[in-house]
Amino acid sequence: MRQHDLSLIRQLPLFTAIEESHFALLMKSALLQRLPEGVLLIEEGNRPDFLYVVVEGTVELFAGDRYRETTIDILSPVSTFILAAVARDEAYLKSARTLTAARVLLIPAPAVRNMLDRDTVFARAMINELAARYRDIVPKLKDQKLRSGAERLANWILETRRSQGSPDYIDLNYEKRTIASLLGMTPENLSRALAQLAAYGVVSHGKKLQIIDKSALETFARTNAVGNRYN
Amino acid sequence: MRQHDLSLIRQLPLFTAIEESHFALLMKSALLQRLPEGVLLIEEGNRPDFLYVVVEGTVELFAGDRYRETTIDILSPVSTFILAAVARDEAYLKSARTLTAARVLLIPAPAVRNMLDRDTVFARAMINELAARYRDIVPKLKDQKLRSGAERLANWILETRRSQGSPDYIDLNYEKRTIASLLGMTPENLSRALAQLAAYGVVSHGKKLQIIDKSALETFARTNAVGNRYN
DNA sequence: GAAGCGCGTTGATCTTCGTCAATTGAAGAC
DNA sequence: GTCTTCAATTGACGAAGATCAACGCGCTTC
Repeated sequence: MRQHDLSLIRQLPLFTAIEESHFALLMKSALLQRLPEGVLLIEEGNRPDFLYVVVEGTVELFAGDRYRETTIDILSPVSTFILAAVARDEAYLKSARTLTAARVLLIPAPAVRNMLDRDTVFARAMINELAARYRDIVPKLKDQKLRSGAERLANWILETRRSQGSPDYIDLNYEKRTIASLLGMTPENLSRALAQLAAYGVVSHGKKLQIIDKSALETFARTNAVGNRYN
Repeated sequence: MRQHDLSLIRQLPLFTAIEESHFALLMKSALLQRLPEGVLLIEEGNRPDFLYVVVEGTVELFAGDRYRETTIDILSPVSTFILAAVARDEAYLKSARTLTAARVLLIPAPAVRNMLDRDTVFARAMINELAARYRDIVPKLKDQKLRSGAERLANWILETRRSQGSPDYIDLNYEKRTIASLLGMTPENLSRALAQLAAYGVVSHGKKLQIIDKSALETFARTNAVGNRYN
């Protein structure tokens, strides 16, 4: 593994404060895999063998059966995933696949659990991380239960705008169908919702969206009411 | 606080393995409150002062604004809540109110965080607990995104049946409107969904439901999760 | 017992969303 | 350049769900 990758991983909240020797120990047993697009990394229901870290590319977490499926989250570098399953050594609740070609680090689950018992700093970081994950998902549940599809989209646009930093444009980094699945709607309805948001200053330019009137969009989105967190 | 209550709390996964002196320390700074029905314990957006434990009665976790609101969870004794906000010292994402008269234990949040840093066993238990909470909520999100109202109800009935232990009947311990909100539907649609489930062996008797044909109900719950409208 | 109150149910209607089909548009293969 | 392929869009329709209104029923209150 490259030194560059190691230092990126080291900067993750989960690892940043632990002892160098402990970090080295975890990394020693880890595997770095280079994967093409569309590879199934994790299958719902299986037992967790590894803690995963996306080092490069994007990974989609999804759930469902072969008739219906929904996107739970889209992960960009550098982030860990399936912490909860690894911590409890219980079956995955979600599946994961590469959305693009990617490099993924696999840390053996027993090594992680072992370290949790031995390293208090690591344990504390894990608590923060699990709590953060929990706090990511609660707004999503609220979103689904309280808002319409168009409202979810409006909030997602505003949230994405904030995380991407540019005030007037956002990049749709993924296929619209994936975004639709993330937002809990069909691609057709995402299209219609986007058309609807034109009245509130959202203009579609291919894989970019232009935000002409942020405050109008915010009014429509009712951001304050529910809160948001897709990024 | 009564000795009986203390031993109940002590048996919670979060506290069962920690040193007696540490447990005593946490309990020493805790307050036991006796509350009537309908009291707001926690308001979304505020900073967490306490870790809560329901000792007696039931507590509802909910979210939303004054126009729309939804039930996230209903807690029975003995269980902790708002772990994640306390662990990270960040604003509550949900509100909480008593659904019945209740007794609730309040453990000062700083004492909890302090103990997390000092007691590895407690930290490990917190990891397990946070992971469990996360794993509780993921299926709820999947439920909302993948299933219809009637399917959610069917699955909720089966789940409740399992947790209550009696094979033929389940008790609706709460108002139907609360159950509707938990399932993400209106009271009217809950009524209709129940009527719909009569065809699968679910008979309504006031605050009890009779389950005549468990396997038929399971078939409905699972079959529809597969979305086979072609059969 | 009568009246009032609130929950639950039922019916009618409207909105939102999903589904199916047809078409457009953009990117890659040759 | 054209052809192929697949995502995205658009329209038409049907299903699921929300809303509004009316009513029944059990419970409390007087």
